Amino acid sequence: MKKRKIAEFAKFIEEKGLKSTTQRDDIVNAFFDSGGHVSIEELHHSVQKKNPKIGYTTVYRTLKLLTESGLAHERQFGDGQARYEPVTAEEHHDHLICLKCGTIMEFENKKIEKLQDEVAKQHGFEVKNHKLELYGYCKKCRKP
Amino acid sequence: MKKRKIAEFAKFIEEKGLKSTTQRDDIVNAFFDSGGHVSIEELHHSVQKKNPKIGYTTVYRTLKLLTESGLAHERQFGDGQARYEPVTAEEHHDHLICLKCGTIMEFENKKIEKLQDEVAKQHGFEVKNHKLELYGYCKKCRKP
DNA sequence: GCTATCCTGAAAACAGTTTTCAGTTTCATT
DNA sequence: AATGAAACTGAAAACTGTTTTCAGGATAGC
Repeated sequence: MKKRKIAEFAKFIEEKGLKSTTQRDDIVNAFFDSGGHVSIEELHHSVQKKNPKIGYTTVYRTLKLLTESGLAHERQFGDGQARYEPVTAEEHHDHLICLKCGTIMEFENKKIEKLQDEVAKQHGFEVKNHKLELYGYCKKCRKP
Repeated sequence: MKKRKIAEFAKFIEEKGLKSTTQRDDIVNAFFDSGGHVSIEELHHSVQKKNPKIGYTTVYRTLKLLTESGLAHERQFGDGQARYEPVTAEEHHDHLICLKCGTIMEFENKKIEKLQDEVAKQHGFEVKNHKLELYGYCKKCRKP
């Protein structure tokens, strides 16, 4: 899985006439090892364990490349910083976000997607993508 | 409609022991005259027609008060700045956002809401609020 | 009218992100 | 291997949207 992703990124870099560097490799590795929904700050922190010299700037730049390459998706949840998740070949998914512990869970619901398309149709709208986020309290954080 | 809202805001200000000022009045007026989904920048611009001395700071502060009072709702669409809409007594609504012309339309769909609740239930999640946005091209902007 | 309290606008501070710049690394070509 | 053009890196500066600070100004209860 991860190996294939990394190979895909290498291909993207090559086709764009860019260069392969250890910094990028380290960052991309850390990204695919992360659980998803990481912020730049978190990623920078975890990649520094491997290579303490890597700066924020390079993390930003590499995540931008990952996004361009289609291997990562940038998301804005309510907390004011961008978070990135690996793009899978699977279905589109949406998110449940815990207001207390910050956990982000994913879900997928075909019926909702279908209803969205209907709504769009009613408004003469052509949907390119969508965002559905449910904010609240997760199993662990809700009142007993 | 608007008159009642403005009276409600006056009441909120009074109950909080705050003071009534012409700047606040002008901003609140401009806000309720706007079509909704205004950014601070847009609001500042339109309120300046009435009172050119009003600064950004005061617009920010007044919108924060409007939000606290429950008369306005702050929203984050993808464009990096907060947008505000008047809160109506009506149902919760979601948004269709045109990627080309920036138009924001509202819609409401009970079935989707119900399905969301089901999804949450399945994950042991207690939903406090949600956000559903469909991005794409509106009737005017889509290819013919 | 006095006065405590709140308000205002400009400027400074802030957070997340992007750009700039000087020095370093990569890699196709010798 | 050595070269050199092009890309890359990290630190610092710049930028954007927003918040805080501060000194002077307005408000409202007495």
